[in-house]
Amino acid sequence: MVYEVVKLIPVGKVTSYGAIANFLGTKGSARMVGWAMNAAHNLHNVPAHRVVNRNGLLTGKNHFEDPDRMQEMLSKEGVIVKEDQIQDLTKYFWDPAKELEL
DNA sequence: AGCATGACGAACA
DNA sequence: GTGTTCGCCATGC
Repeated sequence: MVYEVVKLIPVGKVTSYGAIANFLGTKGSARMVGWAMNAAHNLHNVPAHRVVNRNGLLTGKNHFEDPDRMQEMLSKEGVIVKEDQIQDLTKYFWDPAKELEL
């Protein structure tokens, strides 16, 4: 489920573990989403770099093969990242439970 | 079964 | 805005 949602994240946007958890119904269990991502990040079809924590911090960059690439990819997709932190997070934030409900 | 840990989040001081 | 604590629940020892 997690993978499916993450794959739906539009380019240039990001979401949070909590948002995904909420969308999946496992709200409150954001850690489970992160845990799922840990197993998913290896799958090339899952843009885990677009998933950050609530603070817009690239907490999971450390788990990528190349941490620096996460920020690079985001920047390349139009998301401004500074010091491992997304700038104007609210502007790039994409909540599946909200966007997909439309 | 119990204890510690983790890509998190929210509440509280 | 920052630091701490608790809840969450799957995993590993």
